[in-house]
Amino acid sequence: MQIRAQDLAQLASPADVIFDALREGITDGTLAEGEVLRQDNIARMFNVSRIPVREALTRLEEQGLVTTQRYRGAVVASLSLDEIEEIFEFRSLIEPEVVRHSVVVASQESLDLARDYADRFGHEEDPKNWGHLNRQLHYMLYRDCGRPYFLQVVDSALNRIERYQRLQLTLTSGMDRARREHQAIVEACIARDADQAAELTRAHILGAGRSLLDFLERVRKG
Amino acid sequence: MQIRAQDLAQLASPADVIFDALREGITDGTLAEGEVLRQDNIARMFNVSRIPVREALTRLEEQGLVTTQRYRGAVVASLSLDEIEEIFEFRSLIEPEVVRHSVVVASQESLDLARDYADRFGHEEDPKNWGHLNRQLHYMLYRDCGRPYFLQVVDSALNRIERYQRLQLTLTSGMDRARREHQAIVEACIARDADQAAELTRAHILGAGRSLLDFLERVRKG
DNA sequence: GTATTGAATATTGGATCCAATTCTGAGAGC
DNA sequence: GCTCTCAGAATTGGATCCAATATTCAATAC
Repeated sequence: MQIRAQDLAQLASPADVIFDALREGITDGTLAEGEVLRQDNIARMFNVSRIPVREALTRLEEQGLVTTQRYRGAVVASLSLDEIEEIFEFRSLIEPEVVRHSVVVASQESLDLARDYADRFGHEEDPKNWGHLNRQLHYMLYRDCGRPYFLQVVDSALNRIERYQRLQLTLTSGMDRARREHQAIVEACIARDADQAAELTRAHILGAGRSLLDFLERVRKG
Repeated sequence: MQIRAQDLAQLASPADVIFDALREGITDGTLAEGEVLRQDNIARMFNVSRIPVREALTRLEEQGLVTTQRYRGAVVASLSLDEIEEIFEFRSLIEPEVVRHSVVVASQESLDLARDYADRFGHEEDPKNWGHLNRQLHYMLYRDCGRPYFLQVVDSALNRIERYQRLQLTLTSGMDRARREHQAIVEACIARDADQAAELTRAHILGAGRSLLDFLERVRKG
């Protein structure tokens, strides 16, 4: 029997590559909200026809990262303050439970990595990386929870607000606070204190959401 | 200015129609789990080319209702017992909060309709309709919560397990119990008792999940 | 000068064709 | 009889072409 590479690792299709690239651009803010995504432009950028581009856009729309109108194309989705608030409320319900379940069974490796990320947090130079670092840190605290569906749903929610959340991290106050809270959460996890870790996670999310919304209200209103 | 129909109601594309039809078939159990969905067959059924079919399948995969492998086609997704359990756990976190927020502001119309559905529940003839009735009832209790994202996420979760949940409703004990619990939830909502409604909803979901899993374990194991 | 029309252009969506991969089954080898 | 091989069939994925719709902008009407 012949060894087929795709049996070991599903080969990435052009549509996958394009999907990942666009998602990255949307979550890290490279693509501005409301920006129109022209199938032709994207296709040329990746040296493919529009077919895989369409597939990528379809998937992005299903994920809520772009909105499309028939015959009018896709634009990078933008969230109202209410929608952002709702997603933080959602996270504040789910992520504490994820942490609670993780803490009990978390591997030493996950905890070590979480501590590393928490230490590096705030000492990173490039603000471009803060969003990534934040995501990786949270992922380390979540990944052992044994609930793939929860992780997937949280991931999807994070994708929607990451572009906004990084705005808040840019504020030094937001960054300081996030670093302190991350440290505390990691401590609780290392101490295997599930209730404490869950409650700190809840407070962290609600606090970050509140401060982000305050900031956005100032920016958008006056 | 000319009146354009699509300004008033976004015209349904072939891909929308196919997506809805397949989703319906998957959630109501018409399409068996693991069944292969051939692009050509579906295209012929709807008298279109495979292009809109591909779009529908892409969206269904993003929703978790089908799984696809490159060059090997799409099959109706099937859930392990663990995955089903996880979705019930997820619902038990989200839906009580949705009800809690709805109860405070629910319109009289929503409450009346909820009561109607609860009364009809169990007196419907055709088991095919039970799933629909269940969904409609819950939707009436949820729709005024002012949280579109929550509703969307709950809807997605319900789509994944509806095909299994209807199995449980088929058991007379499951049906009786669901009817009683629905009545109680509706009563609490009409009384505007948010805490009570939320707690009853939580218990209802966990109970239904437990009884469904017991049933499935008996069926699947021995 | 401003609003309106309509033709030209641009863009998306669907059909068809072609390429890449998987599946199937008949036949060879043992 | 059983397994392996490989050629043909079936299927999916991508490219290209065409149709449907939206957008733009110059020309016209007022």
